[in-house]
Amino acid sequence: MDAATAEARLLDAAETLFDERGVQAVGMDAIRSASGVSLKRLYQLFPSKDDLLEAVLRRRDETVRSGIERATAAHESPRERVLAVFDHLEEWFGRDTFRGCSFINAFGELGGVSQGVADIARANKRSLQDHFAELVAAAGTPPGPADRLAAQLAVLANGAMATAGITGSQDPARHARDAAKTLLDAADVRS
Amino acid sequence: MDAATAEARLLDAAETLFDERGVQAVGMDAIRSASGVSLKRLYQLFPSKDDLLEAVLRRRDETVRSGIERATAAHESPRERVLAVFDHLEEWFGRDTFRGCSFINAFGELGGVSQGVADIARANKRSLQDHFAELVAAAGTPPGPADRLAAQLAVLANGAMATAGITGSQDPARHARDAAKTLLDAADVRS
DNA sequence: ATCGACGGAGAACGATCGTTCTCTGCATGC
DNA sequence: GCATGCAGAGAACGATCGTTCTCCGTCGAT
Repeated sequence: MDAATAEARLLDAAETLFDERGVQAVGMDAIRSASGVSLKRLYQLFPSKDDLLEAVLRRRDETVRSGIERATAAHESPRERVLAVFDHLEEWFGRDTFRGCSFINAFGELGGVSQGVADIARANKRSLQDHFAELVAAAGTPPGPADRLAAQLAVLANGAMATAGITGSQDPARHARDAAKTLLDAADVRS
Repeated sequence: MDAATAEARLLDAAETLFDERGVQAVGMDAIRSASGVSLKRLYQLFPSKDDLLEAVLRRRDETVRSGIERATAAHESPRERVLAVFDHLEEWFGRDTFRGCSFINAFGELGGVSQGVADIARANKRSLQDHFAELVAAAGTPPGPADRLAAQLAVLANGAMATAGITGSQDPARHARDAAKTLLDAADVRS
C-alpha cells in the first residue's frame, strides 16, 4: 500500500470514528484496526493524534465546501441557490451516520483546549457565511443588507445542524429552509 | 460543611470546568481542587463522573429554563416575549466565560457514547421549542403554523448559540433576533 | 544465496484518569 | 479522659491511552 492510500484510509477511518464517538473516546488502536494501517505508518504520516484530527477536519472542510458548491451550482437563480444549501443539509441529515456537524462537535469537545481545532471550526463557519454572502450579493442586494442577510442564513444553517444532530431528525433542515424563504422574501430576493 | 453546600460547590465547580475545557479534559482532581470538597465526599454524593455530569446538565437545564422564563415574563406581548429570548441570548453570549451551549457541546463530545447525555440534551432542546410554541400560540396563531414558526425560532436560537460559541461573538444573537422579527412579521404576530 | 533495509504486529512505556483505600486527626458522647 | 466513628488528604490501584520500541518476516539488490 502506498502512502497516499494509507493516508486516505486513515483519514476515512478517523473521520468515521470521530463522528461516531467523539475524538477523545477513539483510541489510536481503533483507528489502526479500522483503517488497516499499522501504527508505525500512522505516526509517520501524522506525528500525533492532534495532527490527525486537524487533517481530518481540514479535509472535511474541503468536502463540505465543495458539496455546498456543487449543490448550489446546480441551480440558476441566487434564491434557488440559497435554498439548495438547505436541501443539501436535509439530504445530509438523512444519512444514517449523521450525528451533527463535525466542527460544532469538535469545537464543543476541544475548542476550549485546542487552538488548532477552534481555528479550523471558525474558518469553516466563516466560509459558510461568506458563501451565503456571495449568493445574496449575486441577487443584487447591496453589501450592508447582504451581509446581514447572509449572517442570518448562516445562523439558520448552523441551527439546523445543531438541532438535527441532537434530535436525529431531518426536520430542522426543512424548518430552516422555510425560514430562509421568508427571509429572502423580506429582503426581496425573488430570483 | 453540610451536604447541600458541598453538592452546590461541586456542581458549580464542575459546571465551570466542563464549560471551560470540555468534560473529558477535566479530571476529578481538578473538580476536587476547585470545589474544596474531598474526593470521598464527592463520590458519596455522585457515585461516578457520569452521575456528576448528568446532575450538572440537569441543573443547568433548570437554570436555562428559568432564565428564559424570567426574561420573557418581563414583557407583555407574545412578540416582545419571543424577541426577549434573543436579547437574553445576547446578554449570555457577552459573558466572558461563555463558550457555547453546554448541551450542544456535551452532545458533541458524548452524545454518541452516552445515552444519558443525549437524552438530557434532547429534552433541553425540546423544552426550548415548546416554550417558543407557547409564546406563539398566545399570539393567536393556530396550532399548525404556530408549531412550524416555533420550530423555526428554535433553529434560530440554536444556530445563534452554536455560531456564537465558535466565533466568540454576540452578533449571532442580534442576527437571530432580526431574523426572528422577520419571521414574526411574516406570520402576522404583531403584538 | 546473502545481506540489508523496510514494514507490520503488537508488546512496552510512561502518563493520566476514575475510583478506592489507608492513614491520620478530630469531634462527639459517655 | 477515653473510645468511636467520621471526614479529609492524598497515596494507591487498575485501566486506558498516546506514543515508541522490539522483533520478525519479506523483498529487492548484488
